[in-house]
Amino acid sequence: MEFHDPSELGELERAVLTLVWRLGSATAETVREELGRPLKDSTIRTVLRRLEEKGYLAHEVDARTFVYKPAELPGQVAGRAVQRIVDWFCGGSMEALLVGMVDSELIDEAELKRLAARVAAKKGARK
Amino acid sequence: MEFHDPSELGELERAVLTLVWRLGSATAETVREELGRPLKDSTIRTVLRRLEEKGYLAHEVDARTFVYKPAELPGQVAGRAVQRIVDWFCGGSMEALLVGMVDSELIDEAELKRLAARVAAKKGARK
DNA sequence: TCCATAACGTTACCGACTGTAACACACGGA
DNA sequence: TCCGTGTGTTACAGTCGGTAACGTTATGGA
Repeated sequence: MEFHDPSELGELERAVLTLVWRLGSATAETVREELGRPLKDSTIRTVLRRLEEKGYLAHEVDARTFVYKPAELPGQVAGRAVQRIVDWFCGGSMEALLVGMVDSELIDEAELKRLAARVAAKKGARK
Repeated sequence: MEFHDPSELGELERAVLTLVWRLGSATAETVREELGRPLKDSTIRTVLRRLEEKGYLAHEVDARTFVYKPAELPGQVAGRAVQRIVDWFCGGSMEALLVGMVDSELIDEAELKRLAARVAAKKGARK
């Protein structure tokens, strides 16, 4: 199974995907209402279908109506996106990435350490 | 100063940018040779110019020849890209990202903890 | 039974961006 | 002065996202 590159999503596609993630599941109509943009039904449906083709969403049919649900969790999609960035821009070195982020003051080193500890604790406990 | 979105770089642009990062600095000719693809000079120069327009490279003139150099460090570019991903797909929560990466087995939680410690040590010492 | 309506898919168009390159222009040395 | 070397300009085709009109199908009510 090959994955689609999430950085190639357009602005509207991202908005819709994020919305479905937030709602848990949604129909085209729900998406249109929640989105709060003056878009036609067919626009929304096209976007939903493209997101499904790209592997981000799946749908079930409920009495003739498509109910879309996430096919992947946000964290997983984000994780893959980050992996790609590391491969492209950091020679595959996650450490280089973390260093770069601290350098750019996108994250504090103490904060990073704390997060890592929390994640490790959470994961360790869950297994 | 506003930044360009590095995930919007094309495949060739990424290859050239990565190459310039690796070489430290390069002329169009150098890039063409090192790239090892059957591309014309003008193609390379167009790509270099676009990368400069987008803010990834800068150039100096050395006896009529453009010498391109990185305008930003790879880690910084990568860091921004990751920040964007966190904002888009993790609601701004870096922790959610890290959890997602561990979930997707893109990184091991123990490894993450070790890296965080190393980065913190490095940064702490440097200041 | 038959149609209106609701939902869906198909097709399309425009603009933006990338890959790729031909061509024109400038300048310094032989 | 003329050529080579290096640069900028312009262009064109392909792909993708935003947007949507229009055609199709099925279901429930008159």
